[in-house]
Amino acid sequence: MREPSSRRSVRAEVQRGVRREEILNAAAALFGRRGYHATTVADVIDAAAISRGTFYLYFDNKDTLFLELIEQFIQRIMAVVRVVDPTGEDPTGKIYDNVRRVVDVVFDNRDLTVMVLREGIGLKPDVDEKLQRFYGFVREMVEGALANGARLGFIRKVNEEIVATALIGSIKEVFLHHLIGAPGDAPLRESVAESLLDFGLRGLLHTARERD
Amino acid sequence: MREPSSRRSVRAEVQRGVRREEILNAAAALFGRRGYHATTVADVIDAAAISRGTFYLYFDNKDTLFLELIEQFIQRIMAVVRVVDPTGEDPTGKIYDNVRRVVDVVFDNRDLTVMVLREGIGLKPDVDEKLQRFYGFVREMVEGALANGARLGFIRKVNEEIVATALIGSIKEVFLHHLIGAPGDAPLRESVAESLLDFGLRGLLHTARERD
Amino acid sequence: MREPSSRRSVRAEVQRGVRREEILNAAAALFGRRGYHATTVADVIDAAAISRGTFYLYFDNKDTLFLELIEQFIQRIMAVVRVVDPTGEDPTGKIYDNVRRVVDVVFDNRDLTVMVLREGIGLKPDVDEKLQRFYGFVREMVEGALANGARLGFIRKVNEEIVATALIGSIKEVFLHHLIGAPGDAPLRESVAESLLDFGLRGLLHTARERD
Amino acid sequence: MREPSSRRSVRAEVQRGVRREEILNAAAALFGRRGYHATTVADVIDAAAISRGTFYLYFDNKDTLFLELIEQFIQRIMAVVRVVDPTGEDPTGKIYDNVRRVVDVVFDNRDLTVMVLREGIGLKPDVDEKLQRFYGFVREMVEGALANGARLGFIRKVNEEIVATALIGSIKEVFLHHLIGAPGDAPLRESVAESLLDFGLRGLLHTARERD
DNA sequence: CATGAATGAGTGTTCATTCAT
DNA sequence: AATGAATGAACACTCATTCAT
Repeated sequence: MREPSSRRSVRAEVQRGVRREEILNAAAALFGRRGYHATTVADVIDAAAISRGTFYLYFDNKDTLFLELIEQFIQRIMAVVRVVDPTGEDPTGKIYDNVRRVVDVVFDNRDLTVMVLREGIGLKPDVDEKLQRFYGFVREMVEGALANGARLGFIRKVNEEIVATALIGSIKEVFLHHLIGAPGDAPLRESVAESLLDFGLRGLLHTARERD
Repeated sequence: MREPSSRRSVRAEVQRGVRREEILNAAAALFGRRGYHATTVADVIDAAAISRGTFYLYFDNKDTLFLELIEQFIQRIMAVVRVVDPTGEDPTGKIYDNVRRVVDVVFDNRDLTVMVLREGIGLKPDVDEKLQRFYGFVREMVEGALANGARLGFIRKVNEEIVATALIGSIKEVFLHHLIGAPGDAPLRESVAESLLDFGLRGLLHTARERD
Repeated sequence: MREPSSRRSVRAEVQRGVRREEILNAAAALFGRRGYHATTVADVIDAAAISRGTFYLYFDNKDTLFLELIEQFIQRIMAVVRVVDPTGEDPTGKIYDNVRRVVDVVFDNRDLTVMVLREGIGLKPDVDEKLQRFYGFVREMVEGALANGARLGFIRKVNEEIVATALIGSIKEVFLHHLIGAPGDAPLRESVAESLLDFGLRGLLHTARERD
Repeated sequence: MREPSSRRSVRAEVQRGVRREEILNAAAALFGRRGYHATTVADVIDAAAISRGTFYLYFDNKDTLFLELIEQFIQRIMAVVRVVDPTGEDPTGKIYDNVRRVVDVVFDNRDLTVMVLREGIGLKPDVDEKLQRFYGFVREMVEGALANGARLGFIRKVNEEIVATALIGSIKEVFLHHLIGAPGDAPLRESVAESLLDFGLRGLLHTARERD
């Protein structure tokens, strides 16, 4: 009559995971659209069609839920970024591939991305710290790449801190801008990736190649 | 009922203005550091060393105060930006002057700038709309400049919407990054202005001029 | 998500109704004794022995609660008043029955009645309007009855507007006066009903019948 | 050069009285229209065109001001009511004269009357007590008159407490009703006085005289 | 005397979190 | 495991009263 306990727990475990994911998705959409503070726990449980009590069965509190979403985003981005060896074959192409994959993650996780990009501060220290670490890591990677590239003669000598920050900022703003508008008239992922890279690498002025 | 001499009312008026400014400054610092939601009216009155009642003597409510700070920032920025005629004399220099003046406003109004740059969403509709209009205006200006520059041959043909967004994003991020750290080790204003402009105009790769 | 058996939800629903009624009763007593303004939400939750949050679980806000009490009173009165056909059988007896039933409702809902009779103005527009409409309706009914009675020869020709107002005022004052004192020494309901009707119909002077 | 101090203080005293009266009038209008609670000290000083400080120079506090207005009303009413000797000449006429004078006071002090009639409870104990005493006094007078009248055969035997209350209530309601509407279409003072008296004395039914 | 800026106790309301069922 | 009624700390805002000028 009773099914083996292990089977049951497996099914329960799966069920539990599914429900968690549903809550996370519902929350991401709300956090992205309205922001952390304007989104209440009541909103989340309504959107996820669960009860108040159930929410706290899956998450310790509102902050924990938010933090987990942030981590989810960071992991998905980190999973597709590969370190590029500037002395290797076609480094520019490899950088483009990176950008392209990040663009895909971003466009495949619109709510999550918007949520992360919009929320700036005023949240709990945990969250602040997590985001700081992520951006710090990204910045260091970019700064390192700039230094490397300069040393190897691929890249002009620039103020690495400032330019790395500028690069990051341009990427964030473009993502945010093209994720918020109606999905229909947004430019293709490729054109976003290309324009971003092109702008970052060549700037606005005419280059020698074009003049030729 | 009417004050006997205008001297007294003048002094009172001045006093009132001073108080208002003190509250605005205290609030800007708090809003910048902690964000709108994490800053309570209690925080503001503590920081400004006034009583609860006095706060509402100077501002209708928390939202109004915040909105006024946003407006203050927008006005100060708008006051120093001049339209550049690309066919006039030394347009690049004039653009640099603009950037330099904006950098000055930003560094002279650290709290205010941080506050505006950090706050993203979830505020009252009034505020959202005001910021939307400001950024919309800025974007249009930048897009127009790009189109103009391209037509006149100064600037490469680029996806104007994306690149304008990228430019704005790079500026915002650099400002934010260099305003938050300790004031001491921040790079000089000039180096911020130069690096930003240089990055935006010439990108990261070597240009023809340098190769020459 | 859905409750397994309806038994539980039925019990919960009943419980909820009981709680609501408790709050309403506690509030009516306070509003009646101290008036709307002098009664704080804190008073109500103390009297009902609930927490602040619970109060707002049952009522949108203080105004809504008050309005609901007013409506409750109006409905209970309206439920026992029957239109009297002056050409029917024993119209005076039917009027007396009406008065008697109203007296019962009033004495069975002391707090509620006192609350309604005392509150005059300075409340929210919703409440003002609701009361205006009720008294307007009552006045029209009374004026109509006077006009009818006069046309059919049962009643003297009087200034209908003034006399209808006087009638309503006498009823209100008598109710209020006899509801506020200690319940013990209050006159019997019947004597209130009889005296009111007798005064209204025959006035203070000796009538022909008595002289006969 | 200096005028005699007594002269000065006399003028000052008069000035002071005038100002007090202005404040009282302004306050009566506001209290009557909006009620005690909805009328703020700010409203009063605006209407009286004085400063906040000045208000507290003339009155201890808001309650005191209100209490004084109540007293003013009571005094003006008491000043015109004469005790009627039922064994004297034309007692009914004398009663009518009383009613007529009270009607005059009421219509000459609309704001004040409305204020007193509307405010029921929820004010400070001082005020409650003052009004209780006034109405208690009026009720006793009326009850005494009824008892007297009954003893002397002018008036039917009625439940004196109830009927006295009914009489008072009818008078209050008629005054209130005819003071609030537009002053233009209000019935003449005389018709109010006559209708009230007629209703109180003879009720609604036909009397012997009319049948004759 | 007159002023009005300053005060702070008090009020209604929200919302993340808990817990008995 | 699931529920949702209950909780209370926290918040924005009001307004009668005071007091330095």
